[in-house]
Amino acid sequence: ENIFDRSRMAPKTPIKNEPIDLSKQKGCTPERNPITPVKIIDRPQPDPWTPTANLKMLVSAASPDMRDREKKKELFRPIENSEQSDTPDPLQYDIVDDSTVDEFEKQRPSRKQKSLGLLCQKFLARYPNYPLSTEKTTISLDEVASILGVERRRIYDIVNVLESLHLVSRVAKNQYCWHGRHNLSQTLKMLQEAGELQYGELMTSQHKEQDLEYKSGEQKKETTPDSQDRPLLEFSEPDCTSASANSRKDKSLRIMSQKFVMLFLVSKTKIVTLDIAAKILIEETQDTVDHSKFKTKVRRLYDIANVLTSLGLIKKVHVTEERGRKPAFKWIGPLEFPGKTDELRGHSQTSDPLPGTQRGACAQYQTSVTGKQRFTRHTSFNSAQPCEAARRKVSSEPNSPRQERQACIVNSDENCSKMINLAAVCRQKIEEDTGEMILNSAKNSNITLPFSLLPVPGDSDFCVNPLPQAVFPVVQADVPSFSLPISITSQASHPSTPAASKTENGKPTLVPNQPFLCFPSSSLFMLCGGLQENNLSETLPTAGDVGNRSAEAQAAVPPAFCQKRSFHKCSSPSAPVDDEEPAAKKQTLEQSDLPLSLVVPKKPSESPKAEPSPGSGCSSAVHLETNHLDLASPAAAEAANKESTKPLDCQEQEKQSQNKDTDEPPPGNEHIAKENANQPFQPQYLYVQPTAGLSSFNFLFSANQAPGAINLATNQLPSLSVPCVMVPSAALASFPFVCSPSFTSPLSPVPDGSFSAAVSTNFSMSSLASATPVFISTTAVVTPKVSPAPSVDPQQPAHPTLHLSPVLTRSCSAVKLDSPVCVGHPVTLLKLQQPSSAPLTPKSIRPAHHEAFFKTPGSLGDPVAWKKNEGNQTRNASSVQRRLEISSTSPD
DNA sequence: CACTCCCGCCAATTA
DNA sequence: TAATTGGCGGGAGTG
Repeated sequence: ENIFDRSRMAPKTPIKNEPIDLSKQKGCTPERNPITPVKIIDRPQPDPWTPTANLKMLVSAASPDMRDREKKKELFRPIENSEQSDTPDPLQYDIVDDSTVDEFEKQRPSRKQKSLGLLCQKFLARYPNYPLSTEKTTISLDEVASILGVERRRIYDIVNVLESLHLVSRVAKNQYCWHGRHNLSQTLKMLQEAGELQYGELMTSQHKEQDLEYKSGEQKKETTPDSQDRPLLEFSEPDCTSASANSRKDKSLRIMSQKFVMLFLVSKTKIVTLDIAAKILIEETQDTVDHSKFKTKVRRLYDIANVLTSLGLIKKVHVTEERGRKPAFKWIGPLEFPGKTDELRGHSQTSDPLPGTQRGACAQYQTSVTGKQRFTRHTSFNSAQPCEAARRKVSSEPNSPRQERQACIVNSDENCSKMINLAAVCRQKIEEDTGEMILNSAKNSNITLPFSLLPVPGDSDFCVNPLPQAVFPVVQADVPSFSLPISITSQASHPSTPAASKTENGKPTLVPNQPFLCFPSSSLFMLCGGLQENNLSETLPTAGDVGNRSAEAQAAVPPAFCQKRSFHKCSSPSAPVDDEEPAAKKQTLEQSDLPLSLVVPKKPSESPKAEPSPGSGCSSAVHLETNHLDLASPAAAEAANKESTKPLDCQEQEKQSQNKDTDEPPPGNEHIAKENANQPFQPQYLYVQPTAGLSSFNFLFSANQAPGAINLATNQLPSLSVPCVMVPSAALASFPFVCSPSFTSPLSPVPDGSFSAAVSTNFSMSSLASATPVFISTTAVVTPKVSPAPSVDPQQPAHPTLHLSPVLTRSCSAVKLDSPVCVGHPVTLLKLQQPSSAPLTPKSIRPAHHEAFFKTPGSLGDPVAWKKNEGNQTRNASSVQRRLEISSTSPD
């Protein structure tokens, strides 16, 4: 009866009692104790207006059982009606109205009407998105359940998800506190950071796994740590406060929800398919992905997705993959978050202290970057989680098996499993379509993802997060074998002592600054300390000695790889460069906003640092690191593709140099390389976002430019001295670029300052054809190989540069540029799948796909090849060389 | 038939 | 011990 009333509901029943109503009403019952309110208690009080009150009252009055019964009876959706009547919220109504229309229907509510998503909307409608801080809204589960006419179980589903996002917190039994969205951005930010770490790592690990089984052991180690990190997710809770709530263990639903959200935040595409998410989320690692388990996971994900959808954070979409269409969800919530994480950071600062096996890894990565800040943040999370865990345990007293279990699982196991899954996924994805699956991209290019995410903010914060993740993964990704070592090295190195890590290879010169930054395509750029490449080469040798370890890895590792390496490289031999690198990075960052000119100038100067625009130094550094990572990862992915890169670099460089002159004009023809797979490893380039002013072109400047190259540039354009690569923005978009800040000696001829100006000038993009990417290398410009010159490096003369590595020749057809200076980093332009530039057929090449996913230029080349190349090239690089290759035709 | 995901049993945890 | 939470998966509704 009540139910029916609802529609009519007149305001009449003032009596209604129910606290529920009150609570529901926006107001909340501030006063209520955290203590679990008694459901029953409330009844007596009537609510004036809520028509539903009657219902509520009834419900409340009734014992739980009664409630249930009533609910059932009510089924008919009285709830909705009632609520509607009660609250002004429109959302709910729709259905209601309809239902009203047909009573029958009401009675027999369709499944949709009962959906969790709808229920969640109703639930949310009850509370203000941004409640006044002063007033605390408490939510009584019983009330809500009765009001909404659903079982309490369903409310748990909603509340758990909301709790994971900190929209609510558990205050006491049966009682939750409504926080609204005030902290949502912060929470998301945290999740993003955590996600980057976790998944980035995962990605890495995955790659490793994929790549090398043998490495697995190492990987696992890494992963493990990662996994531990995972707890991070939980971390937020502590912040949240409602400590009491914390006591509860982490429930899978909560954790799953956070992880799920993290996936979105980490993914470039912002789209996550359910199956991928399920795989990733399957706890505990294991490969044993029972089918049933998978199914269950998917069910849960639907539950979560429904709630998130109601929150307006995601929306359902379908991803069409090779196999067919898959259900997926797209993140439509905020992507950037104001940096509030500071708080967290503060907590986290302890990071160093944290032992972290897991963290350690992260930290190391981070540290390498310098991103203490970043690090800290991460750490904070980590630390926080542990704390929570501790708390929980404590609170629980004896212990809660579950808690432990969950915690453990979540943390480590899951991570591992996730990683595994991710790896699998990545593979699949790669195989499949690059574009579609975000996850894939994410997974595959874990690194990338983070970057992508990162780009936006540009804040230091932003930097921090991405870097670590990116870095690691990259390494691994790049070369499996290498990666391992790399990773290891990275880990080994202290986070705190980023430099150290670098040093490993070479000298620690720049410790703090990292050579490379990865930027998401959108934003931009990258940098690297390319010059150092030389160093790299040097390092390589060392590596050779060691052979095995990280050193080797580093050496082997393509530029992309190693940020660290780069650093090392830089530090070691040519150390000077290192400093530059950071600057470059910074520049790049800045550049993103700014037009190319900025970047260029700086580079030329060699001391990028100087350039640096104010500000972002730190962040830039971080980014750099990330970039490296990205690169690496992609590389790894490409590993399959492998090869391609090395030679290219040289060529590219040469081309670039050549092109430079032409660049300005629509370079396109000349240099256009459709595929741009750039893998600028060692050679470093600064990438300027197209947006900046360049119409659609992206510029890559090589940090490394060989002096000679510079000179070349000078020919026509003094400013140009800096080698650059221009790529169509579109192409780049997806790819991360790495730039090396430092140019070593490049430009003697031109004063630093001058360069900048000049450079900018040179580049005037006016002429540049939008479509075609142009590469300009100081040394040489690479011309697009539109024409098929597949395997060859035709262009290049014989510079030793080629030496190298067979770089991309492979199918990919990516064009590679070698910067002379570079240590041999070949830069591979990832294939741009852009249609326009066609010559290259990225498509043809599978690897290409991978590349695409990763988008990281670096990714393309095989690590090994790169390594080889690097070594060779670097030296060669000194001489100007350029190379373009169209991989598509002939792989090696 | 596949996708969704509601429903509610029942175990774990808490009070 | 009773109540609260929440994992889990059967199986129904939808398209």
